Amino acid sequence: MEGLTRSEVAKQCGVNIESLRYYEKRKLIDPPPRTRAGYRMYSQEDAVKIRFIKNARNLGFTLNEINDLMKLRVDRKKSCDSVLVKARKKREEVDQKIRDLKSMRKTLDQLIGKCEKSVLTNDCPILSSFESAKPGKKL
Amino acid sequence: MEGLTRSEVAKQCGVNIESLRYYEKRKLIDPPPRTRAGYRMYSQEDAVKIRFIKNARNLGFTLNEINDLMKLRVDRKKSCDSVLVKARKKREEVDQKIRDLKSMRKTLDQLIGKCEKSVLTNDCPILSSFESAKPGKKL
DNA sequence: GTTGACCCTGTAAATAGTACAGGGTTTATA
DNA sequence: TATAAACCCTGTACTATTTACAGGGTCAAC
Repeated sequence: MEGLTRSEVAKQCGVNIESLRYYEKRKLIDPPPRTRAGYRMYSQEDAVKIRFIKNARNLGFTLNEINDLMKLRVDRKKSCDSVLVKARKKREEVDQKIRDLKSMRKTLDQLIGKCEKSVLTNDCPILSSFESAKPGKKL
Repeated sequence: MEGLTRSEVAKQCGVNIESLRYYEKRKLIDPPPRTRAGYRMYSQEDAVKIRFIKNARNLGFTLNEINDLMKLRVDRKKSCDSVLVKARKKREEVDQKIRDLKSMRKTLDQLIGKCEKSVLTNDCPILSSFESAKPGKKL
C-alpha cells in the first residue's frame, strides 16, 4: 500500500509524530486510511494540509483559526476577503506581541546593566525591581 | 483578623483571583492563615511575593524559573551572579521571540499586500502561500 | 431576613501538544 | 530462521497557566 507513514509525513512536514494524532482528534485532518495492520497511510494531499497547518501555526494562528481558514479554502472564490480580514487581525496581534516583548527586553536590559554595575554592592537590583514594582506600572 | 482577602490581594497585585490558588498549589507561595470561616488572609509580605511573581511573569519567566529566583532571593549576597546569568538567558530568549515575530509580521504583510492587489482575480494568495511553502523555509 | 457579594472545595475546560505503558508489525541482520 | 531494532497502535496521563463552574458556606447591608 503506497502512502506516507506517520513518521514520514511528520518528517516531511516538520511536525511531531504525535501532533498528527492530535490534529486528527481535533478534526483538522480527516482520519487517513489504514493498512491491514492498522497503520495510518497519509496521501500527498494530507501532507499538503498538514504543511498548511504547520505554516499557519508558525504565523501564530491557533488551531481553531486554522480550522476556519481551511473551511474558507473550500470556497476559494468567496474566501479572499475573509482571509484578508483574519490576516490583518493577526498582523495586529503580532504587532502587539512585538511591542510587549520589546518593552520586556528594554526592562531586562536596564536591569542587567544595573546589575553589572553593582558588582561591589551586596544587593541584587533585579530582584529588588521585581519586588518594588507596582502591578500597573511596567517595571 | 487583619490581612488581605483573595480578591483584595488579586486586585492589588494585578493577578486573577484563581491564580492565587494556583500559585499556592504550585508552592510558589505558602498557604496563608485562614479565618475561622476558612477564608485565606494574606499578609503584606505575601502581596510583595505575589507582585514579584507577576512582574517576573510579565518579563517572560515561567513559574519554575520564578521559583528558582525566589530561592536565590533568600541568600541575596551570593545571588546576584546567578540572577544575572538567568536574566541574560531570558534576554536572549526574548530577542529570539522578537526576531521570530518580526519574520512572521513581514510574511503576513507581504501576503496582505498581495491579497489586496489581487481583488480582481479569484485566487487567494494567502491560502496559496500556506499550501506551497515547504516546512523548513520561512514563508 | 434576605439579597448580593464574597469565600470555600473539587473538578474540568482551554491552549497545543508530549510522554509513556503495553502491545503488535515489519524489516534487517546474524 | 530467529531475533532485535525500529516502527506502529491504543489509551491515558502529563506538561504549563490559567480560567470556569457547580454546589455550597459566610458576611454585610438594607
